[in-house]
Amino acid sequence: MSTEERLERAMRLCTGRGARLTPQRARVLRILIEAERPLGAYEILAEMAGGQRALAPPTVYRALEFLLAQGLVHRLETLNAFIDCRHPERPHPAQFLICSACGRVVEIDDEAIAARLLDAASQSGFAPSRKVVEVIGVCEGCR
Amino acid sequence: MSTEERLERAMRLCTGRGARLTPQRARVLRILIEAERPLGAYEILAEMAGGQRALAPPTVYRALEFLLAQGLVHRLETLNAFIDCRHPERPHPAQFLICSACGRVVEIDDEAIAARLLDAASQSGFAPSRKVVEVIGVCEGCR
DNA sequence: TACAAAACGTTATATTGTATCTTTTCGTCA
DNA sequence: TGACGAAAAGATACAATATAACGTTTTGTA
Ligand SMILES: [Zn+2]
Ligand SMILES: [Zn+2]
Ligand SMILES: [Zn+2]
Ligand SMILES: [Zn+2]
Repeated sequence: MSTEERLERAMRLCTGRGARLTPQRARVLRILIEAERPLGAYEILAEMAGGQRALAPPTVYRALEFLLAQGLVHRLETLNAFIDCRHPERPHPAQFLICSACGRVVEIDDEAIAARLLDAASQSGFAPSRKVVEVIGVCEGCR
Repeated sequence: MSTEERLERAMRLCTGRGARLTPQRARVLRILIEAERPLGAYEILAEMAGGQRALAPPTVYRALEFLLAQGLVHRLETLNAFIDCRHPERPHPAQFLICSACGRVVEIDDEAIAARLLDAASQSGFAPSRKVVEVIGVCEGCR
């Protein structure tokens, strides 16, 4: 699926929800899609600055906040970075494999893990709202 | 298990490994144990400053680095905070339930989750080194 | 066209984490 | 015991990440 197709899908999703994927927000999403790796907020900022007047951090953080809320991107807690979601149509357990050698990230959405986690939380009387699962390791290509 | 007992256990573990739990490091560990909640590095720093000359951030970060390496504390990625481990005798899957209302954190060590996660990683050709599992939600008492 | 809400711009600042170099402490062994 | 090298701690400066606060522009709508 091409960058353009993904952007169009994102636009459809947003309009369908009454949310506005403004040019600014779409630009941040495009940068993340084209990067094909997680980017820090300030990396995105640097990308956006290229070619026009410099923008300030809140611009990027606000766009990211929107994109996160729409499920179009995920935040990687262990990297303080952001990555676009490959299937943002519906909410899903967001679980990540992060290669510490090449930096590449794979999103897996294993329902069994999510279910087991929910189960464990319930046993402790816990009502989960967000599940962070990030596995740091070395990918196949890097071994 | 009392604070003193935990500190003694930590000391035993370290000496048994040829690692040095210096007064400085023990102090950081004590602060974390007595807090009974996760603390940020700068919160620890503030605690340590009480009563004597101010210390600098690297002091705390270095102590934390040591304590993390010894498995005496864990880092909570979603909070940028640290918490002492209740059973540091051996390595274990560190999974956390974090209450967004009261801030309390429960460490669960569910081998099934860890195994399922390892399985999923293997299927993607991934050799995991560290697994971060943090569930944000609302605890029983806060509902 | 007026209006209110949402989005955006701008400045300043808060929070978290490191790099680097110096000084001190500690264990080891001549 | 005293010299020595390694580990730890002190100190300064700074980098990286994130948000507060407030004013301006844009946008959809009545
Ligand atoms: Zn996703
Ligand atoms: Zn790799
Ligand atoms: Zn633990
Ligand atoms: Zn609670």
